[in-house]
Parts: sequence; C-alpha cells; structure tokens
Amino acid sequence: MNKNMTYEEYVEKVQKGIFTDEGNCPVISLLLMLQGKWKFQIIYELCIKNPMRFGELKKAIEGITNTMLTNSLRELEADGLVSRIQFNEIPPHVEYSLTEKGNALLPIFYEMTMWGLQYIP
Amino acid sequence: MNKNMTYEEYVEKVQKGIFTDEGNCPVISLLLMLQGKWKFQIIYELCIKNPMRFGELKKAIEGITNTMLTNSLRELEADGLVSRIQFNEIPPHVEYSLTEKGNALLPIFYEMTMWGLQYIP
DNA sequence: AAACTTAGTATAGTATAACATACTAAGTAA
DNA sequence: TTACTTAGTATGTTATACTATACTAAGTTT
Repeated sequence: MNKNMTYEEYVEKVQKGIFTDEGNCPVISLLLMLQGKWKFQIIYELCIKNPMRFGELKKAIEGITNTMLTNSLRELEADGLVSRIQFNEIPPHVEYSLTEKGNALLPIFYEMTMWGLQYIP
Repeated sequence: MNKNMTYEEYVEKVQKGIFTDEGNCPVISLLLMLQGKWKFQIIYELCIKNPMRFGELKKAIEGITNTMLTNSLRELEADGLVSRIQFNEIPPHVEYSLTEKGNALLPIFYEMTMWGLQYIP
C-alpha cells in the first residue's frame, strides 16, 4: 500500500472496503497496542520526560501497581514502542524511553486531541 | 483549549505536560470508546455502507454474537458515535449509521493507517 | 397450524485484565 | 546489624469482557 496516500485517497479506499483484509489491519493492530488501562498514560509520561526510570513512572502515574507497570512496559517494549536500558550498578536502575516508532504516534494523538476538543464537552 | 492549535503547538504543550489534567483527557476518552473487540470493525463497516441493519452488520462481522453486537452498538450509541433508527413495521427493522461525531474519526484512522504502513511489517 | 421474518433479550459460563499484598537481590549508609 | 536503595517477581483474588445457547414478539407467507 502507498505510503504517500493522501487523506482523500484513503477515504475513497475505505468506502470501497479495500482494507477488509483483516488480520493485519493497522488500525486494529494499533488499538490493540494501546489497549489496557495504563498504556497511554505511560506513553504520555514518556513524551513529557524522556527517558524515565521505573520508579519515576510509578510516581507519575497515580494508582498503578508494580505488576501492572511491569506488564504494560513489557508489552509496550514487545510492540517496539518503548525501549528499556538497564544499568548494572548498585542499586541497579533502568531507563525507559520512546522508540522512534513510539514517537511517531504523536500525530495520531494530535488528531485525537483535535477531535476531542470539538466533540467532547 | 484552542481548536485551531497546530501540530507544533500541540507537541510543545505535550512536552510541557499541559494535558495532565486527567479525567477528561480526549485521547483516553476516545481510546475507551474504541476499546473492545468489535467496536472498530463496526465503525469500519458503517464507513463502507451507511446505513446498515443489525442483521447486515452481523453478517459482515464474522464471529460476532448477538449479545456483543447489541452491547457494542448500545455503547457506541451512548458515546454519540452511532445513531439508531427504528422502523416499526412488521417485521420491524433498525438502521444504524455513523453520526457526524463518528465520521469525524476518519482523519484519526487515516493517521493510524499511515503509521501502520510505516511501522507494521 | 406451522414456519419464517427482524432485532434483539436472558441466562449462565469462560477467559482475560486488573488489583492487593508480600517478597527478592545486592550492595551502601547509619 | 539494621535499614535503605532500585526494579522488579510471585501468588492469589476480584472484576470485567467475552462467548454460547436458547428464547421472545407479532404479523406474513405456505
């Protein structure tokens, strides 16, 4: 599929049902990556401060448990949105940051925000 | 917040942590609306054919049960993304279609698709 | 009278996601 | 020697999401 596809071309293809070849629909794939109670907040914190340590993230995201932060980070890492660098000092520490792939989500969040400003009271 | 905010202004605000006033973060709100196994597929089908009947949707979305289609449609309706018109004939039928708010999601799906074309193999 | 239509509802069960709490290693500082 | 540090893991429980199956109304056609 064309990486320079314009919005108008996209809409035309959607209305023709061109994207019906499910299984690797990019929208569904991405929605799955962002699914879960904490994923977006983690990405958001990493947009504000980059890199961040495990403990910083935990402090910044109120209510999250160790278990959920670990699991969410592992999944974001497996999806290539977040990278993890481990420093083997004592006490050991770890730095999490957005990958290029993760950073490239910002235009999507921008469109979501503009939509929200218009339609969410 | 400014509805004409440019992407550059948005990125600047994100990095300053301006959107931290959670509770009505537009991105999280929207992600919640699209969460669930079937929501996006329903919206997608309504982009292809508009309006659609309950039975048509059920046939188009393979594997969905009555229960999940009903629940998902009810939630999409409650979120204002889909509208439902009931025709009290015999046998009765119902037409579902995207609202303006629902249609306005297309630019977001476009950005998601462009992201996917670049980063999903 | 029996079967068909549409758009669901009802009920119960399974699977997945999230939560709470306690615990670990290995060195440093008090 | 005890407490503190970081970045988790382990275990069990609860809550939510999803599935499967059967059933309904009310008129129309066979």
